[in-house]
Amino acid sequence: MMKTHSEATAPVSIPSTGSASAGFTPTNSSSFSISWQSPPVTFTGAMGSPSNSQGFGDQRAQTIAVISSPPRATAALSRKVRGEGKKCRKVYGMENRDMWCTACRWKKACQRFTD
DNA sequence: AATGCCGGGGA
DNA sequence: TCCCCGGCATT
Repeated sequence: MMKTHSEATAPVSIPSTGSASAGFTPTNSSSFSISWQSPPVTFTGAMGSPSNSQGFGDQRAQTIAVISSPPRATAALSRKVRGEGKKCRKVYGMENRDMWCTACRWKKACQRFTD
């Protein structure tokens, strides 16, 4: 029997134009904190406009809101369920079951993130 | 509802 | 042996 598997998405998929792993210059004023760990990192922000001359009396460059899509509002209480254990299933998702560890695939004790 | 896993089952 | 789901425990 054929398994309805969608083999397509490669394991490595870092959407970054021009490579440069680090890409983002750390020595930037606006430090971005990639904390919302989520498989599809959807960044919807406007970056660029480096030159900003022109004397600005008092312009408050308030935080560059880089909201993407944080389903977890309460950070401290993000833990969806079962406080411990971010195993293949939660990390990859059911849509990518092909990437889980063998154990998780067969619903056994995870062997990758044995926490 | 969802994850995580044992037990049990199919090819 | 390799592969997976039912159902339970847990949150």
